[in-house]
Amino acid sequence: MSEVPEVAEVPVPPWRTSPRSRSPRKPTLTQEAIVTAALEIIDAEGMDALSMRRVAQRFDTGAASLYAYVANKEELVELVVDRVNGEVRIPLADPDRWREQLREAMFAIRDVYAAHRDLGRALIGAVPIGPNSLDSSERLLAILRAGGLSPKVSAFAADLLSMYTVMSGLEMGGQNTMHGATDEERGAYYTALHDYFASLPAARFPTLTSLGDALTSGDGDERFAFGIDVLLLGMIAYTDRES
Amino acid sequence: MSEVPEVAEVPVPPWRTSPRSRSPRKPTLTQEAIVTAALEIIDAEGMDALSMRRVAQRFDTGAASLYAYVANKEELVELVVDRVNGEVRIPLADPDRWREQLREAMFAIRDVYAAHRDLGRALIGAVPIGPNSLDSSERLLAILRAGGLSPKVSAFAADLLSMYTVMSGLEMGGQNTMHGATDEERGAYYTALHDYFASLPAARFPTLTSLGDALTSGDGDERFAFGIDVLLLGMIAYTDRES
DNA sequence: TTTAGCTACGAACACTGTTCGCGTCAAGTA
DNA sequence: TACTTGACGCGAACAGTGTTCGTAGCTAAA
Repeated sequence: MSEVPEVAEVPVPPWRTSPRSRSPRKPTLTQEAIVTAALEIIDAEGMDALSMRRVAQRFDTGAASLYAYVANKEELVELVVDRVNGEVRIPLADPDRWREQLREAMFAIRDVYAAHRDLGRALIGAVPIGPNSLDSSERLLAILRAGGLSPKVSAFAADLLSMYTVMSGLEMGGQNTMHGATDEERGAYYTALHDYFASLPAARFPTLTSLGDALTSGDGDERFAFGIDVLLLGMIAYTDRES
Repeated sequence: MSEVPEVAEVPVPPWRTSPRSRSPRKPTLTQEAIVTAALEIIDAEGMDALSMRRVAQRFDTGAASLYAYVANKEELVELVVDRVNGEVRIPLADPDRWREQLREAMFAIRDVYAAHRDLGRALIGAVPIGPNSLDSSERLLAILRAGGLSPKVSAFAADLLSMYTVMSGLEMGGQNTMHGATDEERGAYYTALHDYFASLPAARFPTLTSLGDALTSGDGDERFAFGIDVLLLGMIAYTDRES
């Protein structure tokens, strides 16, 4: 690991004001290492915990040191997003299996974002243009085109699909971060929410109360699968109607 | 407006250390007034400009004064969201016109959020439970039920629809706020984005480059109408398949 | 008249992203 | 070998954030 030549170490003279030990354990400051550290913080504590000082702390230095490798926090987050998009595995388009492939792709994206807490928040109003993000877009669009969708419909649908997918992943992963820090707090929030809906006056909210448990039923997978089905069926019906 | 009894005013003795003139022009501090002020700031400069100090400034006071009427910033934003949800006009369900009504409802929601910059960001991981928000949910669900959708499908679909709608509104309204402060900066961003996609190597990104202008084509309304069509057709196909 | 309680709010705390300018160190040049 | 140059590192500072605390002032009840 160490790039310092291995020499027999000499004790640092105690009268040296700053030993500046340049310990080989301390990871060298690079953009890659900074992105890794940032992602680790997000995975451990969520987006709100990410700060330049926190990242710098991992390298035993101050926040100012990071700005030599990263223009600002926004760029750092963009780099993290692209790193994570590199984890997404989308299959190469096969016209005979495009429906299954689309499902696979959407689950792949969702799972990756669900695994990184509320990182999905970072791509709310953003267009990811990193290399890994572009690779994913390319493959997703290829699957849609393989399914016989027109260029315009493919482009529109890709937007719609990735928006829904990322939001679903964010909803899953964000549950570990939002609405309280501990599991207990979060459980209390959700039961309180459930009780609140149950306590609504039926006279003013007839539909809402008649639905009852249907509103909160279904886990993340079931709801996500529903969304995929609706979108897929919708896209197919739309293209059928178009021609 | 003033709740102080109307008495003939006496000049304030100049030896009073603090005249504390209690000018009637200065709006009285109430929760409603605070929410209004917060919304005005969001409308004028976006969510990032909203801070407790900025709100307090409008009442010629410090941020600490607000905490008597609002628990914290999170609650203030929730109140703003519910205020804005009160602007949404969703028609009462009519089984014969449910498709048109659903379109109307979705456009109503989107338009309202498009009119309030990036306020939509506030309901990313949140479940709006204010009275106005509940009224909107009630009416939206009633339309879906009137369309013959099952309770579970209605509940799932309502989630899916409102998510898509709010995000679309956010995309429209957020364009006035994100990617630069001035129109010029934002225009530069979008042309740079367009040029970047045009400059991608066709060997690595065959689909992406072959789509060309289709990726960036269509204004907000066209893309939103596409999404509505896909979702509507999908929901209908899903229910048909179910039975 | 005194007390109690409520509203208001300046000051402070612990943070944030970012910039400035100084120090240190390694490589290149004379 | 001595000197210079330039890149990197980073402490300190700036202007901002949400929130809490203690205290002042005023009003209404005792």
